[in-house]
Amino acid sequence: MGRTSDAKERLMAAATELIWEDSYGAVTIDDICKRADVRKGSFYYFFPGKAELAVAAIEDLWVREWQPFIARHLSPELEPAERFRGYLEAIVAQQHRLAEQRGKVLGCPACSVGSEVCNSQLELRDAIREVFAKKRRYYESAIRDAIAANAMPACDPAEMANALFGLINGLTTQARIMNDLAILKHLPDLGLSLLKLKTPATA
Amino acid sequence: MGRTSDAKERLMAAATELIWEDSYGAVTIDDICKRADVRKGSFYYFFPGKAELAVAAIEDLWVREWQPFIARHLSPELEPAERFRGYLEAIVAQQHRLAEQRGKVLGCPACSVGSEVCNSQLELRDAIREVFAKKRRYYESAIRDAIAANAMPACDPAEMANALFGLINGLTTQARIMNDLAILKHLPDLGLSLLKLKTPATA
DNA sequence: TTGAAATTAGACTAAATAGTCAACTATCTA
DNA sequence: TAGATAGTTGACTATTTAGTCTAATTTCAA
Repeated sequence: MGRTSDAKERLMAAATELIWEDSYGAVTIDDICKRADVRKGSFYYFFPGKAELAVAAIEDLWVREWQPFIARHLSPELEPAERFRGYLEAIVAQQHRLAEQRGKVLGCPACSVGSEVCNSQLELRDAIREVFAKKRRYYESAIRDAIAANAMPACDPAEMANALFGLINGLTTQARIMNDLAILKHLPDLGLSLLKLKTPATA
Repeated sequence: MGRTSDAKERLMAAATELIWEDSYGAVTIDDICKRADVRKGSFYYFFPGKAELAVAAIEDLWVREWQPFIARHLSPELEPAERFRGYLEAIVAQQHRLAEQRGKVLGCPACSVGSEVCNSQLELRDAIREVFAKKRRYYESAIRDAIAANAMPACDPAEMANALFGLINGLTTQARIMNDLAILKHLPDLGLSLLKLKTPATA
């Protein structure tokens, strides 16, 4: 049935690349089309506009990258301290990888774009809030596990998840703005310390 | 000599308001002129373009607001735990005040705008990096004092300043994106906990 | 009070950008 | 292999935006 195409995927990939590197507002539809090697008409065949493309791109990013990333690295198979350390180290490693590939520290696009558009592009903001909520729920669950295993002191898991999320995003954004990976060096230690996790040695 | 005017100040104030609420990219020169009640010709009489206005605005914000804010609230007159607690509480209170005034949680513009423009508006990025460096130096000094007073364990003050800064900015940005002040509620506790500050009770 | 300096006004140009559309092309199925 | 379906093309329009320019206006100081 009909002509086949991966133009939609190419557009999402191009939008992700460009917006992640620069910003939502600075990237035009023409830029995205050029990078994806797709003509204007095809763009509007697939998406009503830039905002809808961005929503699709971020939802895709969650499903194809971030969800699997969390599942792989915030692994319930490990004991709590190693679980969180592994995850935080994976974040740092991922920023290193991206920085090498792209020539600069990129940070987290959900955070950058979220902060940029939260008062003007409401549907995009909501898509980003969704992703944040999902991430926080993963953290919360891991924190609950750690408390249950007596690996950290009791606390409100939702609040602590939020704090951890804030620390990660804060340092990552710093690293982006300063274009300096060194800012992330101690993220794993700081994260564990924030959670008051007893490392195997401490326990 | 010659005609007098406060149009330059009105332009900076308008730019700060608009960009803080929305974003750098979403605000046009026409928007700023309209809000400031200044005509195009006058805009270009004072500034070569939006980027230069933004640089002037952020430098002004540092000198007139943020510097005095830190000096007032991160006060060396207090003992370490109260010093940091007072500062963190002042940040939370300030976000509450702004949210009430403006109808939404605004976060820190240096952080939002910094993350937005760091790969395209290099002079603005540099102005923001300067502000960050200054803030971090204040934190670092306060941390050094706390260590000297035996109120917290020894650590690399620069690194810890960075972590604190990351936590503050991370939670503040979260609060902006979610438009939810509750996210900031535990910032003071989390900050002290990150620093491992002995509260008077603990000491 | 005059003239130089500082500021204002707003119409104008040029460029960038979003979005439209009708004709065209490829692919699958009956 | 016909024709229905899905996707492509690029020229076109309309709008927004940045930035320019000249003439007018206000202020101060000599």
